[in-house]
Amino acid sequence: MLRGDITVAIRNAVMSELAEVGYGRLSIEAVARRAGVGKTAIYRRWSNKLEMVMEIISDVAERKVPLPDTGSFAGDLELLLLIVKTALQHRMASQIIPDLMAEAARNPQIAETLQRALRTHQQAVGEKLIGQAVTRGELPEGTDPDVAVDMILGPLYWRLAVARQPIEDDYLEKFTVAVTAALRATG
Amino acid sequence: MLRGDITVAIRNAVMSELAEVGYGRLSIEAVARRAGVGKTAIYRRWSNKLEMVMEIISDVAERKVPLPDTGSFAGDLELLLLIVKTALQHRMASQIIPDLMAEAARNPQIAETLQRALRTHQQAVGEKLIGQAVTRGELPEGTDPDVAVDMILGPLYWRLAVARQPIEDDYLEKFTVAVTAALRATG
DNA sequence: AAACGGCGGAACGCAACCGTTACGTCGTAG
DNA sequence: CTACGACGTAACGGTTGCGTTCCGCCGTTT
Repeated sequence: MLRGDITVAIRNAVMSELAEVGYGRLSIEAVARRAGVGKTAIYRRWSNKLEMVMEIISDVAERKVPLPDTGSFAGDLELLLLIVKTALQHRMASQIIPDLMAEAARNPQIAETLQRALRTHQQAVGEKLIGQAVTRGELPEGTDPDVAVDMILGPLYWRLAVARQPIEDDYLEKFTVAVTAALRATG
Repeated sequence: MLRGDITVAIRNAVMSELAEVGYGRLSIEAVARRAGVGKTAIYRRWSNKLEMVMEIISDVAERKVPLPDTGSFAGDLELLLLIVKTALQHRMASQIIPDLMAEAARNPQIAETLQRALRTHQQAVGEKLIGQAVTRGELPEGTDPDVAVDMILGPLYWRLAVARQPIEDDYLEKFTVAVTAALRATG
């Protein structure tokens, strides 16, 4: 019964508002204004701000990222880094993700939603990437995917989302070499 | 003329409010309530919320962290990781820092203040740590302090402030080994 | 042709907060 | 002892947002 195009407009408006003012200052009225719909259309779909944002975010967060097998660990790693780099450089992601992360520190429901999405991705990516490399003999047997993910995503997230410094052309390349060495050492 | 004890009460209240509700939802009235002072006492000191928070945050952020020379890169690194770990596990830091980082993505003035504090620390720590190690011959000549800082702080920040997973006993130790290997490889 | 239901718009009462002002208290400096 | 000034309290008018309700419009279903 609910009109689909209206729902889409609201979802887009929520994402934009999240990016612009953050969860803390996001208001239903502003979302309605931006989406060009009445408040009633929103309250017909969700009962409050938290529920609305959670439903929309979960939906976006659960889209799977396919990680193809390039045939070598260095190739896989560089591809992964490139994907993450591109994602983190999108305005939406670079504003919304840190904002929700911060909000998660005080709202358990947000925390749980994000953790689930994050951990699912981490595990999937980590286990596939490391598993493939171990199978190929490029990494030692006991390599911990958990630690590996920290070593891979941490620096990139730090640089792009925290320090907000640009990434030069050869950075990913050097970084790939460094991470490979690091993981070989921990095995 | 302004009473010092009142100023201190306000500063503490601001930090607590920042941790609890974040910058976006921080209100002058709530700060006054929490500090047990009148709004007038606040407006007598700062002219608005941004100015107040910036002044207080800058003050906290600029406290230097002394990094002693333990004699070896492994020792220096493990000590640094321990300091950062402890800092990031404090409730105040783990809530306020990500929150302000997120806010920085939309407020240039906050961004500038944080970047200055962050970059100053990064440079100081990075250059000292890496410089010492290079001098001792533990790291190759051309090691980039900038990249090194990413490799060191990134994973820790990721794990503690983003993924919010616990750090086990031997994590820092394994991590030290991994980072050392990584930095030797990039030289 | 009629009934249904989602739609936008407008307004509701309520609450919070803004930044400012007026007032009376109290400690201190002169 | 007096004057000053920082203090808390209280109130101001104005803004914003909440969640709800009622209205009239209009496309779809029957």
